[in-house]
Amino acid sequence: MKKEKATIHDISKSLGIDSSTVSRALNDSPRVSKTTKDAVIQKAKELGYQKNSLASNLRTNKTHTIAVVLPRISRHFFSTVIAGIEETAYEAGYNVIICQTLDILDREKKIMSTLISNRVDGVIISISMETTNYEHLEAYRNLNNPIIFFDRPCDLENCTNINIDNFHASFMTTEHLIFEGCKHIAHFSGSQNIELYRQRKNGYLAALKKHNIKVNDHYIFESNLSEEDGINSAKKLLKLGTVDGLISANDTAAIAAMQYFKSQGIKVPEDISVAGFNNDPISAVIDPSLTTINQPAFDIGKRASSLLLELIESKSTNTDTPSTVLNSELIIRNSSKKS
Amino acid sequence: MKKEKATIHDISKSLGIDSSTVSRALNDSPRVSKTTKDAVIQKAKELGYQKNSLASNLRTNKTHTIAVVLPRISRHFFSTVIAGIEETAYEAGYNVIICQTLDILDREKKIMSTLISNRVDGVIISISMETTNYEHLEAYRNLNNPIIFFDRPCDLENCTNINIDNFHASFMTTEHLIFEGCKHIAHFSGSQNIELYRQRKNGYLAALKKHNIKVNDHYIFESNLSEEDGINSAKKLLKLGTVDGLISANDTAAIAAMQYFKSQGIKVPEDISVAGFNNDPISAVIDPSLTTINQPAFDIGKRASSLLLELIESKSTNTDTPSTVLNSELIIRNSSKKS
DNA sequence: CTGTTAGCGCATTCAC
DNA sequence: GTGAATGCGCTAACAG
Repeated sequence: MKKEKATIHDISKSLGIDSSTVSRALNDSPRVSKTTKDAVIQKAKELGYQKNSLASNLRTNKTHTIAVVLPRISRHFFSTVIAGIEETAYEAGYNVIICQTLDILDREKKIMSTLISNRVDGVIISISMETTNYEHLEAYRNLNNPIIFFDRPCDLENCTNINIDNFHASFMTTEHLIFEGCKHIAHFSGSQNIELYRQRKNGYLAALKKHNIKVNDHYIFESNLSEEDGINSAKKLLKLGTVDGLISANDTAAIAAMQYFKSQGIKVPEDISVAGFNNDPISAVIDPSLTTINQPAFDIGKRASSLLLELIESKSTNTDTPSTVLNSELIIRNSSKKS
Repeated sequence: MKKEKATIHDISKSLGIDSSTVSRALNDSPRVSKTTKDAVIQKAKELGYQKNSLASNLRTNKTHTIAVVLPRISRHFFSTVIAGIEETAYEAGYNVIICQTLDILDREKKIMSTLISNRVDGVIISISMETTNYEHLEAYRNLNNPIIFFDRPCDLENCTNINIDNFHASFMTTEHLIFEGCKHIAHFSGSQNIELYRQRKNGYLAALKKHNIKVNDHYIFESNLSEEDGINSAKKLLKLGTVDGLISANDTAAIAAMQYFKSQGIKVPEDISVAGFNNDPISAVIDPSLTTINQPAFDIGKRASSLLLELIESKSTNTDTPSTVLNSELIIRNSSKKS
């Protein structure tokens, strides 16, 4: 029972009316009588009609589709962002296309190219690690399509970036441990060449300062995100003897350290309180008692999505004035260097 | 510098040739002179031309796009399958669309509907847990579109299912421990109402039998995939005293057990060798020494993808005779109950 | 409220 | 080797 795809013409013919009326009826136009509308919908069901979006989109020059471009969906942070994006987008009647760059610039370029070809209405992107040249992204923008960056910031002029406020998040986490009574709090950081780790470290430092806790440089370990490094840091940390708290800027090191603590008979969180950034759900699996910052990845997605949709919908009417929002959780900013 | 999207007509006009020639040139038709071809390509670059796939797809009735429909991308098994699918598809010049059902039937239905509307050439799907009625999937098939099932099997007549051979995989894992010298191997199983866990248990039993190891029912624990359950099983297991190996049919229980072992000063894998199914990368994080079956999720993706593409490409010429493949790693079968 | 007409951008038949 | 004409399925402007 293989059917051929039905078109509005099939409906119009078998109903003795014009196809344009059918089109209007299907789109619930107010200028169609209830009776014909019902008849059309009935017939459509009967014939198993499914609108050909290709034709519709071609005609209206709108796909109601946005794309999310990111390194890889297997990272929890990203799949959570996607969930947020999808929720907002679906509510607004938009489809979401997910594209993985695998952090390969070449793939990112190809992806942008096919997104242009497929005329998606907008793009939300976390650029690949290899991306230093923005031509392929500007090509998209120059075609008058909105694009929003998240996670990895873009330093193009006049573009919208969305991220969590790492400084504030780290500040709050550190304060959390202080409120719990920790006096000697260590910090696992990452490379200080990366803004994210600088911000988290600064948040840690600021919280200590606020509560008049002296900063001890021996308490700060710059880890390279590997497990061995985490274990090494943990060993050094234990030699200090006095530490009762740990703020980790990265999960991997924190997890490795926690395991090491346990293997040494040290209880987490009783002997040492550990808190960190929950980029990854593994931490929760390993130790449900681990205090984690609820990194609002989902909110990033929702915010990015609603902002993008706003830009898309306003495109036809307004001039380009992307809104700029700032709050304690998320940073949304328009960098405007040269413009 | 907002440009308007260029069309083949823009190229044809500024070159003084017909748009049909431009179209042919762009598609590298053999019936176009090298010189005009070069001129066209040159001009296309100059104008920043990007083919409008909507129009092209509408005309050719082909989108070169396949869809993957699955519960959620955050599960490692699924994202790995996707990676396999994408690799094969991209090589063949196909795009891949990823759709999450979140295990909600309603979303699955909506997704299938928009996939029909968008005329994707084929679908690879792991059906939602709520899916017992297949109407929305048959609707897609009846429109003469190929669809391939993986992970969760579909018991529709005459459809293609792809999965790993759980029996064989479990058999091999168990044998692996036997070869390593284990004499008393326990088994963490799952609900025997689920075929997957029955198969894994049977593989375990068969391996024991082959090597003349007596089956001991006390060594078999039916866990419910929770962590507590895993820990409870681990406790019972340790009371047995003699166990030196463990085959786990599920990760969660295995991980919980391993942690418990360690907390009791028992070394994994020295005192007890643990092997299990690696649905989830967590196991590797917790204990890199854990022996895991390399569940060929990636291969499932590749296989599903190439099979689907085969069906798509043959659709125009052949009659429907989906190929059936069987090997030790993957099961690919066409269930043909009623047909 | 409904029909007529036209065209979105492209690929393909048929001429020459 | 190239041009002219046609239509994929749909929507929108213009009548009436």
